[in-house]
Amino acid sequence: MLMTEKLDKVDLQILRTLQENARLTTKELAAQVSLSSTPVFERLKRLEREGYIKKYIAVLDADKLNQGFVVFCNVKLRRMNKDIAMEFTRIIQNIPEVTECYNISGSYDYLLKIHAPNMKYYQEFIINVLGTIDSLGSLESMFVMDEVKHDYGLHI
Amino acid sequence: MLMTEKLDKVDLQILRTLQENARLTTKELAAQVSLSSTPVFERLKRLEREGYIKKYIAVLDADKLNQGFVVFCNVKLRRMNKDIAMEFTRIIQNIPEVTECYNISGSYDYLLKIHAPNMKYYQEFIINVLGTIDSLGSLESMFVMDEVKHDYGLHI
DNA sequence: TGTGAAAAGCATTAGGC
DNA sequence: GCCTAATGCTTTTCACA
Repeated sequence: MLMTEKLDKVDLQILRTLQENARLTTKELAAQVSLSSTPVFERLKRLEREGYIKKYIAVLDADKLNQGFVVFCNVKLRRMNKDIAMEFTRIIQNIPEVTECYNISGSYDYLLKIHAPNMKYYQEFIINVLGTIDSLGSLESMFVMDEVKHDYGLHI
Repeated sequence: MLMTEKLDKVDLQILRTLQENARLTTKELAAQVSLSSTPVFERLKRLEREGYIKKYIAVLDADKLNQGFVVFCNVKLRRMNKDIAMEFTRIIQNIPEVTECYNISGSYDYLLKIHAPNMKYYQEFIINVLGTIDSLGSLESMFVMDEVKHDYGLHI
C-alpha cells in the first residue's frame, strides 16, 4: 500500500457527509464544504481511487425484508490450527445467512453475525448448516433483542 | 407501520443491486432489470418512501482513517432494570467510538462494537469513558484479529 | 405497468487564475 | 489548489399505450 498524502479538513468533511448520505450530488457536497463542484468532484475521485471510500451501499430494512431475526454466534473450532481455520472461513464465505465473521480473542475463536427470518429458521439453520461444519467445535448463540445503536460511519 | 404490497422480482433485483453499489444511475439499474428508466425511477422512489431502503452510505476504510482497531465488548449492567438500562443506552448513544450496540440474550446484557486507533487508545477509552459509566457492572473485551467476512447486504 | 420524448438539472472537462 | 463556463448525460416529468 502506497503512502498517501494526509487528508485535509475538506476531505474529511466530504467523507463524513458521504457516510451519512452517499447519494448526495457533487453540487450538494460542494455547497456543504463551500466550494464549487469541480474541486469536490476531483477530491471525491481521489478519495475513491486511493481507497478511502471502499464502496457505496444501500442500507435495507431487515425487518421488512424478513431478515430481522439477528443473532451473534460465538464459535469455537474443534482445534485452532491453520488448516481447520482456513476450512472454516472458506465455508463461512458461502453461507449467506452469515453476514459478518470476525476472528476474535477470548474464549471463542470467531464471532458471527447471522440474519434469519425467525427463530424456527435459525434453529434449522444451526442444525442443518452450521452444525454440519466439520471444523466447528462449539457454538453459543446470543440473540439480538434490540439494536440500541448502529452507526454506519466512523468517528473521523 | 402500514402494510405495504409485496415486492416483485424487479423490486428485489433493484434492492440487491443497490446493496452492492448505491451509486448506480437509474439508467444502469434499468439496464440490469431490462426496463426503461422511468419505471425503475418510480420503483426506487417507492422503495425509499416505504422504508425498504433506509439510507445510502459510503463505506470507508477504517484502517486508512486510523480507526482500524476494532473490539467487540460484552457488557453486563450493575443490575438489569429499566432505569439502569435506559441510562446506559442513553450514554452509549453519545460515545462515537461505540459504533454499534445490541441488547442480547446470554451471560451479558449488551454487545458493543468499538472502533479505535490502537490498543493504547482503547485502553484509555475503557478507563476514562466506558469505565466511568455508573450503570455498568462488568465488561469483557474481544479483540478483532481479522475481519473474515463483512457482507454489507442481506440475503434477499 | 410500461414506453419514449422533452425539460431541467448534474457530472465532467477545459481553460484560466 | 480554486473558479467559471460549456458539453453531454441523467434525472425527472408528461403524454400516451
